[in-house]
Order: sequence, then C-alpha cells, then structure tokens
Amino acid sequence: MRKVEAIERCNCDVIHEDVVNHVKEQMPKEETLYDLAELFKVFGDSTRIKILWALDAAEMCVCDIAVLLNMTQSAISHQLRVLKQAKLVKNRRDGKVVYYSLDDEHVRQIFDQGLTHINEI
Amino acid sequence: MRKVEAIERCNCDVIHEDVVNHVKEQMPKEETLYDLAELFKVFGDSTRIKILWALDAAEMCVCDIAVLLNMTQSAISHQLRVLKQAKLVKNRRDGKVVYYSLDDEHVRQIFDQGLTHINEI
DNA sequence: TTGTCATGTGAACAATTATTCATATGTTCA
DNA sequence: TGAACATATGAATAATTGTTCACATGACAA
Repeated sequence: MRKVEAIERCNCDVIHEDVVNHVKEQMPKEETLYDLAELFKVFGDSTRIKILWALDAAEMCVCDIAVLLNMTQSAISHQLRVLKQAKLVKNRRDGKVVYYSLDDEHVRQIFDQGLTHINEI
Repeated sequence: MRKVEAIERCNCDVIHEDVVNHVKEQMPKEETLYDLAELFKVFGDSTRIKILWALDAAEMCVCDIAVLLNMTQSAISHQLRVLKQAKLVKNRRDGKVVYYSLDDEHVRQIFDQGLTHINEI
C-alpha cells in the first residue's frame, strides 16, 4: 500500500533501489529534520542576522537595536520574539527598558561555518 | 541628513548612544550579512535539509531522491537547482542520468551545530 | 530519424512571512 | 493617580517562496 502511494506521488521509477533503501535507513527522524530546518529558517533573514551579530557584540535594548538598524521599534520587537522562541536570545527587564542578549554560545560558531562557506565560493 | 532619516524611521530615541556606536563599528559589511542570511535561507527548508542529508549518505540521481522523499521529480529538481546555486551540491552526467552529491564539507558541521542547539533546548 | 526516458524550467497558484499601523501593556516618576 | 516612555502585539498588507502543471531539453537506442 505504501509503495503504491509512493509510485503515484513520484512520476518516475526507482533507478537504484539499493541506494534508496540504504539512504532511507540512514535518515534521521522526520521531526528532527523539520526542527533543523525551522532553526535555520530563523537564521535565514538578514534583519535577524544583524540583530544576532549586534547582540554578539553587546547587550542592547530594543530601542538601540532599532536605531542601529534604522528600522521601526515594532519590526525589531517582532523579530526579537522569533529569536527568543528559537532560544537564541534572552532578555532581562530593568525598569522600563528590556535588554536583550545572546542565549546560545553556538551562534557565533554557526556564523563562522556559514562565513567559511561564503568565503570559499 | 543621515541622522534625521534615522530618527524619522525609528520612532524612538537612542538610549545608549555609546553602545550603538560601538556595535556599529563591530558590524560586518551589509553585503556579508545579507549573503549569510541567503545561505541560511537555503538550509531553512525541510525538503532541502532532507536532500542534503541524503546526499551526505550517498550520491543519488534526481529520480531516486524523488522516490526517497515521496515527492515529484519536478519539485526535487527545482530544489536541487537552489542547492547548486548555493554551491552546496554538484552534479555529474552519466548518459541520461544526472547524479548529485555534496559540494561542501561544511554541510555536516553546520548540521551538527544546529542539532547541538536543538538538543539543548 | 524517431521514440523513450531522465531531467530541467517557466508560469501559475498556494502558503508563508516580514513589516507596518494602531493600539495595548507595563513601568517610572511627578 | 495620571502622564510619559519603552516595549509588546494583533491585524492587515506586501513580498517572498515552495510546489504543481505542462512542456522543453538532452541523451540514448532502435
């Protein structure tokens, strides 16, 4: 039953069944791959990249980031929420001001890997 | 002139001007940050993550990947183009069949960093 | 050359997402 | 308490993007 669906879905025949079966065994759980894509999606926006880079240099409040990037406070606040949900950023409140900072020591390493790739092209 | 625009754009005042100026000096070129975001955008789709993971296990032709992921050949082909443009994947032709494989040894390291982050949450 | 097979691709559509606008929340200070 | 300020957020809009569909391309074999 499952095979029939696969053939209906994919409009071509399996050429190397052994390779496909071997790779299928190696693949991680669907959920893991989905989560990984979701994480990289967070990195896949230049505004968020800029925010992360800025916070890697210093703890900053929302307003400062907005001025730095020349964007509205609202836009920054929305993006900070995305970054916080991804556990990449944390915040603390000091009176009226909310300070944001990095919440993951891997951010810089992920950046470095990406930069290495870019520079090789 | 530039400052006036910034103030018009951002509806709040600079609170920590010294921090903003310091961070501004640390920021890489706009273009670099943009390219970095574009690269991560490529990783930010579960279909492409699956393809990369599969090709990390074995060289495969388009048709095999389509069967493996239970998707149309066309969808896979479109995504392979994106991956190739990002220099993450390369291909070779053998008769009618085109074989794809990884073109970057950092893919696995980038995956690992991402997985490490996910597993820590 | 003609038919078949594997892959590539343009256009259309559907779905997702970043930003804006208006307004709400929460804190401080007078 | 009420005004002022920093930040958060829901809804709407604009832009981007993944998939499908139909068809084109390129290679091989008869």
